[in-house]
Amino acid sequence: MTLPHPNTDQISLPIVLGVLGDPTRLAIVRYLASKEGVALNCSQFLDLGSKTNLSYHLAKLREAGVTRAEVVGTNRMITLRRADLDARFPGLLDSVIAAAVDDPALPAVGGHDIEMPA
Amino acid sequence: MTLPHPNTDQISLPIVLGVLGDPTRLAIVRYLASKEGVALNCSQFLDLGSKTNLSYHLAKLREAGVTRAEVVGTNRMITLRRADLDARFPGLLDSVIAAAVDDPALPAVGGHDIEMPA
DNA sequence: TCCTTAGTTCAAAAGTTATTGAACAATTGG
DNA sequence: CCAATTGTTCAATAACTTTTGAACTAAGGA
Repeated sequence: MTLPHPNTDQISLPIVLGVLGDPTRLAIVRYLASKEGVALNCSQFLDLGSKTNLSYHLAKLREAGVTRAEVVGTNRMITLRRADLDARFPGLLDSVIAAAVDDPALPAVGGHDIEMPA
Repeated sequence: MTLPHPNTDQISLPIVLGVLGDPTRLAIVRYLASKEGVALNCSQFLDLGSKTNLSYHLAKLREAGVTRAEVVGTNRMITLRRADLDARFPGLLDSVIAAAVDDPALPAVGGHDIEMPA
């Protein structure tokens, strides 16, 4: 089972900007950027909204081509499509993330790391 | 009579991105960027919509801090707030404009330059 | 002064997006 | 198999955005 993603050349500038024009989604992207290389599951973002609501926002990000969601068991591992976005819109993601990092108005994702049993 | 504009430090990242996430407004910004230095009045954009609708979109851009509108007689002279945006969100406007320039899906502003009487 | 040009405002309608809860599916572990 | 975990889907609602036309204001020119 794989989820639908646009190809790189199908990623649309106004759609990406519109999707990023929401504080919850910008907070998701900022957090993904801060954990680059690590695949996060949806539960990581529960600080930002209900499970249902996150499913909605994460679907928007995925359908816009901003994130990739890989199905691993019952989890969806979420990553930023950084290389694809850089290829399509050079510099855009970097400047958005740099600005988002400095934005105190964005909601924060608490550092709820997965606990390894001791 | 002056119109309300946010100060540079009041410009919000999600609001700017949201405002740019609309093909009509992105086309306005792209056209303003292509005529940088020139102040354009609203009628320049009539290819993109009705007078009323443009008034709405131009107000959104102005209220978000993307453009500046100066009242000159019965005209509003519109410019991009490039320096302010560069200061607040370095690189963002450049990358958005570069991507918009290459976007064939955006509506075009016909080159309706003001005719000087012969 | 009267007419035109430029643009705004208002209210209504249409369309879109966000949020919610309940029900569902799929995988994993016991 | 059973229960728990992870996340989706659906339908309803609430909230916002876009578009429209008619009425309006303000400045400028004849």
